[in-house]
Amino acid sequence: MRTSSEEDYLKAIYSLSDIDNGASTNALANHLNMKASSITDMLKKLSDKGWVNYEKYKGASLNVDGKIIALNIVRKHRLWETFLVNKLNFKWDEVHEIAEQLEHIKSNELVDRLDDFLGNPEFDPHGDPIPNKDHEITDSRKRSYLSEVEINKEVIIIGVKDSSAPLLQYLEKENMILGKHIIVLEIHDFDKSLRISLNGKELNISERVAQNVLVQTN
Amino acid sequence: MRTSSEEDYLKAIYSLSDIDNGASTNALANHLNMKASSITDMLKKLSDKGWVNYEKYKGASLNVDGKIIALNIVRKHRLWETFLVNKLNFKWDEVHEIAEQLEHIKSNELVDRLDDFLGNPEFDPHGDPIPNKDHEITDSRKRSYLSEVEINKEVIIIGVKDSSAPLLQYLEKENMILGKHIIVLEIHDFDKSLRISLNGKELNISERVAQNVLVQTN
DNA sequence: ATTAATTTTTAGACAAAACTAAATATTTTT
DNA sequence: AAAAATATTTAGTTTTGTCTAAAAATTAAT
Repeated sequence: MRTSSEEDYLKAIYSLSDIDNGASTNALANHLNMKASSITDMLKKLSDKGWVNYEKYKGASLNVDGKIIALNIVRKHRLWETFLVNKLNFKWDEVHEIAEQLEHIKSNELVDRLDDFLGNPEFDPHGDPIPNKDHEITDSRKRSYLSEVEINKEVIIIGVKDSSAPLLQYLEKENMILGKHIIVLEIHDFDKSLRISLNGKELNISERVAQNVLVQTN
Repeated sequence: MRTSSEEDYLKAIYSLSDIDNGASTNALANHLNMKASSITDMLKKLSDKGWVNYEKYKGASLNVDGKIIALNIVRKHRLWETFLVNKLNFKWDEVHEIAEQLEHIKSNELVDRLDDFLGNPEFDPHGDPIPNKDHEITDSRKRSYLSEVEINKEVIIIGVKDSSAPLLQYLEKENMILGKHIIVLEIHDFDKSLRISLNGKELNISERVAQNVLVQTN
């Protein structure tokens, strides 16, 4: 058996882990809004339970079992977000908190039926890929941040770096929603802000925003 | 703020309360599978929070605020059960446990949208009435247990006393499902078992089963 | 290569929600 | 109306998951 709290930690380690290295105690504390000492305690427990590789002063990484659990939580989170937006007509900036609760509901049958009910979606409302029943993410799209795209290349918005409501609301106001095509026309030297083309109109956005918008480049 | 545990207690008091009297400590302990001492502790807390009337050695009853919370949990439970059966094709004996979890998800917006999505159903898959947004149950059907119905009167199955899987599975096997019309033909003297007519066929059922089937008599 | 700054861990405390065992009330039976 | 049986409460313990403050280890800076 697993507690919701344990699941939160596993998910946090998953999302903070890079390709080769895990997550540090402080990074986790910051991400989960907890004190570092609490993190240390839990990492020991997760290590004892066989889900996490933990060595003192060296942070933590998921092992095979832990990664499966984390991907399962991510799968549930993204499926529920899709349900909330596609079926209950929530806006994309309103669903995160509710999905944070729903992701802890225990029932594999439920998740798989929900998946089918939604038509086995590949991506959630924020453009993030949804792991399948076998905990695999298959996303062959070449992705990069809008801030790093070359001039005059057409790209498509496929997601956001973080799904915080303020960013999502800003993007929606500017009509920078998933699926929109964008061309970066110019990057201004003094503040790295971008002039882009969207729907045939020109638009200025800050570097900060561009760093948070994911685009498909192929 | 409320914990899931507190909500479970409020719901238990609600379902154990009669028209005029509340629930006893032991009845609650039995219902919630806990020790009586745990119940006493929690009743004090719920009383402090202003949701429950509690007097030592006299059990507990819900006050106005507590009843609203309880009805809200019941509403969520029954709406989620309806979702699971009507949208995800679960069978009526498979949904209770999952709904026990889902009923604690916090978001009024979610509940009301779910209600609309389901078409504002009046009854859940077990025939229990679903409280509306204003925490009102409006069920004008005259109801009684099948064991108490007079001979030769046609009645309609509208629910079950408890939604345990074994009972539901038995009823399904005998095709005694919601909406079916029944006539009690005879009550056998020696064991109070019933001979009933269902779909033009005759069928024997035990007193125990009859005591658990709710029917509409008007 | 020390010193300073930062990160992480340890030790001990606390609240929530359960438990056991013993004490006290209440109810039922004789 | 006592005695017996049952129900309820009290007192003290446990587990989980968090915290603070202090100690120790690691990393960065001079």
